[in-house]
This record gives sequence, C-alpha cells and structure tokens, in this order.
Amino acid sequence: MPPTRSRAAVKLRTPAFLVLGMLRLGATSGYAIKKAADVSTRFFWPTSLAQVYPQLAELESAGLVTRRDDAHGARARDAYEVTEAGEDALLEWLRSGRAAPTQFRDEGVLRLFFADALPPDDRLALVRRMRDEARAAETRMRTDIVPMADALARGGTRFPAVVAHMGADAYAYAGGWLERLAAELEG
Amino acid sequence: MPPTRSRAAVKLRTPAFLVLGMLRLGATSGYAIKKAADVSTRFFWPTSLAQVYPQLAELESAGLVTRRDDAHGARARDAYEVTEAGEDALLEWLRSGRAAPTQFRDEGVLRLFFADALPPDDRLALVRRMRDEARAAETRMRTDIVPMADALARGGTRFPAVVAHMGADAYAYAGGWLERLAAELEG
DNA sequence: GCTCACATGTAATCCGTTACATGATTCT
DNA sequence: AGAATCATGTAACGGATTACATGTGAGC
Repeated sequence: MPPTRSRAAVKLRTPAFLVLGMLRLGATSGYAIKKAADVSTRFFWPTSLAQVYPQLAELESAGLVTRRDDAHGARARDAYEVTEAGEDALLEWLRSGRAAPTQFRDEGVLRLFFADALPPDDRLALVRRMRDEARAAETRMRTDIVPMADALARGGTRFPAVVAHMGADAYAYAGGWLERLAAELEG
Repeated sequence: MPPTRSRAAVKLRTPAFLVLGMLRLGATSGYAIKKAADVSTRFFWPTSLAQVYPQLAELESAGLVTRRDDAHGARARDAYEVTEAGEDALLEWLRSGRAAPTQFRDEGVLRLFFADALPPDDRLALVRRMRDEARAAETRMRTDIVPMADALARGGTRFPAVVAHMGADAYAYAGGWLERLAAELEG
C-alpha cells in the first residue's frame, strides 16, 4: 500500500492550467471559466465549453480540483475549487519552461508576403487595410479589455492588466509599423 | 453543353493560396514549396508535406495548376505551374478582405497572465525568460531569415523582405517591452 | 410572454500534424 | 559505405471547434 492515496497521474496539457488558473482567479463554474477566458486569455489561448467541461472532470478525477453542488433553486450549477495538489501543479507549471511552441497564424501577413503579385494600388490598399485592422484591434483592447483588467489590478491581481497592456501596445506597434510601410509605398 | 469547360468549383482555403503563391515565387515541386515555407511563411502560416501534396492534386483537378513530369534520371519529380485561372484566383484572394481570423497561441503569455500566483522572484524569472526568448527569436530571424529575404528583394521580389523585417522588428519590440517590465519588477 | 443569459454536457466534424512507406542521389 | 537530402505520397492520430441537446432564471 502506497503511503499516500495515489491518483491517476495524468499528464496535464496547457488547457488544464488555463482552467486551474481561472479557478484560482475566482471563477467557480465551467461556464464562468469560459466567460472569463472570452474577455482575457482568448487573445493568446482560446478555449471552448466543449473543452472546459471535460477538462474539469479530468482535473477532478486527478484530485486537482474538487466539485460541489452549487445549484441556485432548480438551476443546476457545479462549483469547483482548486486543491492543494492543484495549486502545486499550477505553480510547478508557472515556474517551468515552455512546452508548447508559440503558434501564430495570420492570413493578412500571408497576403503581404505574396503582395509582389499585386499592382501598386492594391498593395497599398492591402497595407492600409492591415493598418486599420491593427488600429481597430488596439482600440477594442483599450476600451473593452484594459479597463476591466485595470480594475482587477486595483484589487491586487496585477498580471492580467500587464498582459492586456502588452496586447494593446503590441497592436499599437503593429499599426505604427504598417502606417510607416504605407507611407513608404505612397512616396 | 456548357460554353466553357467547367471545373469543379472547389472553395479554396488559405493553404491553397500558400501553395499557389509559392509556385508563383518560383518553387516548382511540392517538396520545394515545403522547403520554401519552412524558411518564410512558417512563422505566420505553417504547413506540412501531408498538406502540400493533396493540395497540389486538388488545385490540379480544379485547373488552377498544371503538372508535368520533371524527373531527374530515375528520381521522380513533378513540376507544377500556375495557370491563368490560378493566377486570377491568387490575385482575387490577395485583393479580398480577411477570411480566417488571426490566431495566436502562446503559453508564455498565458503564464504571465497567471503570474500573480507566483512569488516575486519567480515572476521576475518568468519575465526574463520571456524576454530572452523574444531576443533569441529576433536574432534568429535577423541572421537566418532576413538576409535571404533581402537577397530576394534585390531581385525585385520585395514583400518577403518586408514581412521578414516586420517579424524581426516585432520580436525586438516584444523584447524591449519585456525588458522594461523586468526592470519595473526589479525596482 | 419572449428573449437573452446562465448552466452542463455530448457528438460530429474539421484540420492539421506525425508517423509510415518507399526509393534515388549527393555529400562526407 | 553511410548519412543526409531530394522526392512523393497515405494512414493514423490528436486537438479543437461547431453543432446538438436540454433546461432554468432574469429582465423587458
């Protein structure tokens, strides 16, 4: 008999830590995790309910979270909590080096790559469209995301705001870069 | 009988335009397309041989490329060429608005988002690691990719170089941003 | 009364990658 | 002689998304 109750030692992948992390930040239900992700982590790690629910079940059977009934009247709801083992797993992951390689896919950049095939007018139009998209993304981030993250920061949880500002600044940088490129193509 | 020979009007997705574009830039075989993609488009649109070969077959049956035998001795090789219809399809795509939404997935940023869970030392270590990775990526891009793209540009094909410089500059910007964040966390 | 948000789950599907299979040529 | 590269394909697998299925509660 082993000294401690052994759980199935499932190899956790990134979506598991997303769930663990969101739980730790105060989300209690699967639905709430998805809602929180949709205004924050979705920009660098999207997820879906069809991923969150099975993930919670897996984490529960691994002993990293506990589930309790949290129904409001007749409306069913499950409230999850991170266990000590879950906290350990999260911290271990946060301290560990990168596993999954960064992936980036952007059809706009691919178009730009092949833009030599276009006549100059269309090239310029493409670059301007990309610039406008970058600016629009920056604006959306600054109006919709950053204020929420800043409010969280006032409560002491600072890194969501760090990331939100980084995202907005990155879009701003891209917008400026594309603006300069557009000017160059015009001249 | 229809007035023109009608081809199966397959709906082309982005990987089709990647192949068409690479063919137009001078790659002739599927193998060459993949090789070219591995030092250029892979940073914003990765692909694999298992995607390229079926894609070429599909484009051929749609009449957008033609295939001819290009064996060297006993070594088999197929050479593809973009047809007029293929050129039209490529240009139409280049001029069109975005279809596939940009997707970005980065485990490092996800860690940063949850970094409030870490003690200050570990936070700083995480940010420094990310900064170093951004700098390393910039260096790799400037030494391995940019020179090749610049050489292409001297031949008149300029946009691969535009994109390569944009990528390197973006990594540089990220490195600088993370450097400032690290300094802030130290202070 | 109706619509939207809350809430949980499963099934089907899609897209892409890795692994497998095979063989020739060039470089060390 | 052996390893790496050139070259073409298919099969298996995996991870994620969309669609499906179902029901409650709150706001207009």
